[in-house]
Amino acid sequence: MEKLSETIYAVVRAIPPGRVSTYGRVAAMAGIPRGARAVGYALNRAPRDVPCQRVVNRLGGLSDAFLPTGRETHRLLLEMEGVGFTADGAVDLARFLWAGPGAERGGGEGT
DNA sequence: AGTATGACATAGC
DNA sequence: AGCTATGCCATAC
Repeated sequence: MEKLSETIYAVVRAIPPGRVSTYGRVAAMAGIPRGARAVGYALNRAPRDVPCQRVVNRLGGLSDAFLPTGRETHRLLLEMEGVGFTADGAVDLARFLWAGPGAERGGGEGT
């Protein structure tokens, strides 16, 4: 990784299907806990190799149109991967927010 | 080298 | 509860 952006891309690529992550969390994993903005900037320049659709803001929704098709495709893409949406039109961070590698186990309630 | 901007986040009003 | 203002890190000019 010559640039931190490369690290950011790596983190985003590490997001498993059916899960989403937030800029702040990706930034933290990339090494910049307060660089959520830097993440957004990097993702803006991110290659298609990076599933930026799995990256959302703290509200669970992307800006408006990181895709040529618009937010419409964004929603379908995540739903297609198994991510559910709330009535707010945002991804259900309460259930699909990826907290990092190894955070998938344990999962639900119960032990 | 400094200023300006950005797909965010947090605090204050 | 909603809006405004500032902070943060990185890139662009």
